[in-house]
Amino acid sequence: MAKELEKNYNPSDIEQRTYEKWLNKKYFHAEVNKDKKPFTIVMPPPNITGQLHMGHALDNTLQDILIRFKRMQGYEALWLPGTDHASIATEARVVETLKSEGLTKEGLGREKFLERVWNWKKQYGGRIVEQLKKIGSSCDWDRERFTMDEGCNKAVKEVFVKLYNKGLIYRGERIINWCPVCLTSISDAEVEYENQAGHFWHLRYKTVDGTGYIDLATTRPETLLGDTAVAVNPKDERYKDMVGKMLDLPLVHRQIPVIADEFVDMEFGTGAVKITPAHDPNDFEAGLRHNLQIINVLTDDAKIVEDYPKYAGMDRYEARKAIVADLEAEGILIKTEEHEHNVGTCYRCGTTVEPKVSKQWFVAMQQLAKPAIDAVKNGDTKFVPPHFEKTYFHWLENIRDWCISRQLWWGHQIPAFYCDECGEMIVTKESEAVCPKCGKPMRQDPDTLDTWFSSALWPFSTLGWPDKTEEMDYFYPTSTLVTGYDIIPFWVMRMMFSGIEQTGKVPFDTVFIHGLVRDSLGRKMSKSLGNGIDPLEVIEKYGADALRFTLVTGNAPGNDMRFYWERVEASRNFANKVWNASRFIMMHLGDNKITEPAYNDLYPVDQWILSAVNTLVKEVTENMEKYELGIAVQKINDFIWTEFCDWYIEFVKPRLFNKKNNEKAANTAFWTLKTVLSCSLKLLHPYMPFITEEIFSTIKPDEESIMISPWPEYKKEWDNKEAVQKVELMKAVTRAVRNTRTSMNVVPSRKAKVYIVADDKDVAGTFAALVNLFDHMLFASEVTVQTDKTGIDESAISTVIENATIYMPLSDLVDFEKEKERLLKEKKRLEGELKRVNGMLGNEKFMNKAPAKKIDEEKEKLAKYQTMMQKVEEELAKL
RNA sequence: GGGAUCUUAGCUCAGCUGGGAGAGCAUCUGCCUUACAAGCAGAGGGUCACAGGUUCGAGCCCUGUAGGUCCCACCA
Repeated sequence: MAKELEKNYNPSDIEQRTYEKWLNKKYFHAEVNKDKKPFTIVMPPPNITGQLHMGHALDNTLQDILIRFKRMQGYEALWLPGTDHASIATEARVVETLKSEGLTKEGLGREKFLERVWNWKKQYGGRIVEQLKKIGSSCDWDRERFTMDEGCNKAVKEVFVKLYNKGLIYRGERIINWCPVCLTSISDAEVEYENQAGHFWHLRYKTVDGTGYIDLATTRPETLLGDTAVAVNPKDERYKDMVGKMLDLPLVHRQIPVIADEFVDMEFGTGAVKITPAHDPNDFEAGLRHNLQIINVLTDDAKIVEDYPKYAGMDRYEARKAIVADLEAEGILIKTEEHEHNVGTCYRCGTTVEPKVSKQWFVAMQQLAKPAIDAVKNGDTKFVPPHFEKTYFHWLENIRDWCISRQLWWGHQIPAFYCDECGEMIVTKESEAVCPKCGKPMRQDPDTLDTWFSSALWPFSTLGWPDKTEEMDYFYPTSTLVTGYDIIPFWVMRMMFSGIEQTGKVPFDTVFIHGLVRDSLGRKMSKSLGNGIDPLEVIEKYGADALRFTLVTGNAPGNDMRFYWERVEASRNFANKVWNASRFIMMHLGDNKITEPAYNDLYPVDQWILSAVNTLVKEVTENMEKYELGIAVQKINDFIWTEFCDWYIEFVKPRLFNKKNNEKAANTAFWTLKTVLSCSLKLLHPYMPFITEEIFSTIKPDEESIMISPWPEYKKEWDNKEAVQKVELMKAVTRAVRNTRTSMNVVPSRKAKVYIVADDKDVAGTFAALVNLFDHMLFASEVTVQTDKTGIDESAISTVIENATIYMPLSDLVDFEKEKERLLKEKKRLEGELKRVNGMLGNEKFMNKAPAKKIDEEKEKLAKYQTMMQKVEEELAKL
């Protein structure tokens, strides 16, 4: 007895055991295999601190779809997973834990602290990985990597040393973004700007000689303590005489010069600006140009330094208040305005970042950016959709040097060593160093690298680089990178220039960009809004397949989407439809042995559905190769639901019900059902892996698994236009009958005679040959095909279709008004069509310029519509 | 200020190289028809933001306008 399927699809029962089966069978594992072409995806490593959210679910669903597709197509498909150490986030998490125990990282010391972090990683770092498995991700877990594992560490050191030796990594005193809460520098890309309401304080700085003054405005009065000049535009007539004079810095009473610099906007404010090189990037640059002193007035946690006893220890906002009060008291403050301005905040903790001058490590970007731009310009790497190339170019073309050092302990420690004795510095891959000059042991730079520094190497560090490995040779460059548009500047860009610089090759062939999953109101899902939807909850309620299906349906690459539970329901309904169709087939199949019939023994409906599924295979494959996953899955859905379930299964039901009387007819039907179903399941598998595997294992118990079965191939010999046309006729008649009955309110239980009248003998013959294939769908007591109206009651209700007129004698139900209405509606439609076609064919220019094929098409339509119009008019005349 | 993108049915969105406007949900009507009521059969609903242009032909290409979203830069 064949295995029976439950009445409703029950995802939770099936998903776990199916995933385990796949794992046990090692289907996800990829090996270097010279007989196959490789297809490689490296997973964007989620943070170990992370919890699976919709973004991950989307990103990983897309990757899994591609990898399953390629695997079935016969590629050696490697999807390499891993996690990211997420320096700031993880360190912050552990520091928090320590705090609750009354400990600090400094108190613990570096070594002990790192031990704690590794323990934390061991305990929680695998959580996200387990969650990824729940959505069906078919990654090669045997190759799972971590951005701080030994291999990655080796790659990081290698790259650092190489870039340093080439002069592309340098250490310098620069103004960088400082987070006073995370207590580390962050890169430009990690600063998020937001509009904040603030004030504009107008101040008056008097000249030292007491003869004049300059008014200026500031949003940050507390930085006044560090002012070392006031700048005006050299072209500004108003201040011509002031340039070069010395001003008395209020409160501090330091003497500072008035300088002239082009960067000052004459139109803005008073046209004069105070210069605080230590606390503003523009001022810092100006300071360099004019050799100004850099006076730092803030501590690392943004409190006023001890040099200013009155304010020392106040945080920047307290100090602001105190200083404004003092300025007011001294008559320096002229006026206060409301002012909205953009403030940079830390992408991690949201604290307002503080520009700060400090010694940091940088990657010089100019030289690295160029080849990364060229690689996309000349098509070595392509973006899908292509317009994101512009975002990419924009970033690389305007890039500034990348600050890579972080004042954190969790991460790759910078491989630079200092000699406290003689001040020598060296950069080396070794973990210890002795001073080459004085022979004293050296001290390693305490800072660590930006997390993205190691992520940038991910496509090749995970394949064994810098060692020469078989994997590197075979799987690199990788095929497709799947990621959201929001991390192009963080990651895509950096992988590009790193890959090109280190391996001489682009890291991937295609960058497939997706959008964000938003809530139903179009808002970003966020913790603070509490509007996030947990993918695991969706999986629990509706199944992973439904979630995956929802995430790819009706969405074009790169576009954001809104999440609706209704859409998940629709997806679940589709899964259930597939389930029930399969269940139906299995139920009737029972233990019957199916043999493959000769093609010519197939019924026209069988040939039609084979032809249709064949077209589907071709189109879906093409769409998927072009990354048009939304289109592909829509076509699969339409085919299965409409063509296969609503039409084909309905057509063949009598053959199944009467299998005892006609085994041959049943056999061809079963064979076709099974063939088309299994083909559709394969096409659907990348999108809905679990349900397709479950059904496949039932209908094809001899095959090991759908996920390693070959992708369906287009078969020319299955194309059958004639069969398609025949079924179109059958559908047209069926629709006509159903339509008429519905509009006449005929109850299903009432049967009626149906006459199909076709003037053309050949057409009539076709109908006659087909009629017993679908007469069961016509609620008919009898179906007759003839070439004229002989014997048909004058009052029979008529419906004109393309090749025939359908008559149904329902004399007691005749409602002439309704009948007329129906026919007039049809007439109106035909009139519209005729007008359009005649307009085209009557247009000389169209006839001259349009392609011949198009003209022929239109001519055919014209003939068709004319015939139908004639029939409709005849019927109308009768009324 | 620069750039990207969007504007299509009541809602959310598809619409591939230009050639008769689609889906899901929602609405209305009728059905428990022996796979599925998470279903079946029907129906209604759109000057494809607006204005020009190119073309035999524009939802699609070009220009402009309006509105929305996002990114970057930033005036202290």
